[in-house]
Amino acid sequence: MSPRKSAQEELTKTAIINVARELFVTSGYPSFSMRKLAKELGCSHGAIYYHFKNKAELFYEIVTQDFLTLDCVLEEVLGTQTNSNEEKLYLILFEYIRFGLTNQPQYEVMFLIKDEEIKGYLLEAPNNSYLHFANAVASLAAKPLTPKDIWSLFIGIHGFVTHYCRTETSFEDVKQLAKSHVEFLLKAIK
Amino acid sequence: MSPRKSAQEELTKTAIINVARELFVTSGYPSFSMRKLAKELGCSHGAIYYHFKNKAELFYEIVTQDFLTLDCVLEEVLGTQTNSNEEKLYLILFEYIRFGLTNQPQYEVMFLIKDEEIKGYLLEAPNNSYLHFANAVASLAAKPLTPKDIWSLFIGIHGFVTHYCRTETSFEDVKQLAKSHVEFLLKAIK
DNA sequence: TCATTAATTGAACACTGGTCAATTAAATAA
DNA sequence: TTATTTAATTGACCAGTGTTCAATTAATGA
Repeated sequence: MSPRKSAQEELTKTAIINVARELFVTSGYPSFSMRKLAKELGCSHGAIYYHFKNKAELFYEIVTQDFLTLDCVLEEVLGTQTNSNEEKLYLILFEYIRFGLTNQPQYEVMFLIKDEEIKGYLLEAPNNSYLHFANAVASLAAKPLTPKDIWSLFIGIHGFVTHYCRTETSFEDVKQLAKSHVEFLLKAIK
Repeated sequence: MSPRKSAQEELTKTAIINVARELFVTSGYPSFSMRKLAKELGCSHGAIYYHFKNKAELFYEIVTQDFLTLDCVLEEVLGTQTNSNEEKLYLILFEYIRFGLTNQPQYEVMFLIKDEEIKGYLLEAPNNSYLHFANAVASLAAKPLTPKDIWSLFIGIHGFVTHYCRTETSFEDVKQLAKSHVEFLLKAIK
């Protein structure tokens, strides 16, 4: 009945992203749908497709922010004062787990999802994210580490996050376990 | 036009499971649908619901077989002659990875899927499977291990399988990497 | 004022899992 | 053998999904 809204209430990419983000973070990826998002935005579902090619592109743009956040987490740890490099290395792994478990829906899309369309968009992002991680780890280790060692460290914490994402456990609930898991992994490079 | 087929071509639970299994193992969980399965079986999709309450129950019955297989893998390793317990422990972790990556669609449903309905059916199975694993590991370790240590070992290999499931990498392609990852994890309990 | 452009709508398409009344073959009882 | 009951199957139907697109209309520029 009324195609095209008045100028003030026109959709913008960022408005869509913000509401989508809110919806997806609070109720998870599986329950998210373009129609629910449209309802939340007060527009028709078709309108969203004027601003985003498809669902995958929308999620790519949402999650791009989270890759930046993850980089910041890493950078922040590198910037903090610690008693030793060993402690800093510990913190990197620990804070990675914290990030994963306090941002479970995002972590899922960033590193877990099998959806081919979404993986198509996320080609470099997870890789770049890993490279940052690997560089940080390499720079802090007491002994020189092989690339395989660093990869094993990553896979080790990735496994932790993955498992507790699946069971939707909060970070607080496994904080102590995370601590000992990180300590476990670090024993391997002692 | 012809409800109820002649006796010879009546559906059976096992026939459905077998075809479903084939379909799901070859083309993966996301592409699986009850309607495609019905087409493959040469029946209507409604008929399947006479034999299984829903999709989750069907998958539960499929994957129950795989939990048995995984138990067998473990039992087989425990039964083989090795030079040392250390080698046997190595084999347990390595063969777990092999199982996961040569049965990726199944591993996904067994340990990765977030679908609440499926998780409802798989309450004890993954847990029991882990207990077997944990007992085996505990019995083989040189030093006594804490439950946390065993859990970290599991989470460590789980992370490996998870990652290469997502990228749909074959076991053969990461066999060497799996070897070094297991060696890495075992260093932590040396 | 009027043509052009940009943004929105909602019907439509091809899917999904799931339900259920109607139908009919097979099994059982008379 | 015939009638009746039971078991298995069908396919229309429901509510939902992502996606497309002709039609519509507000805003913009000439």
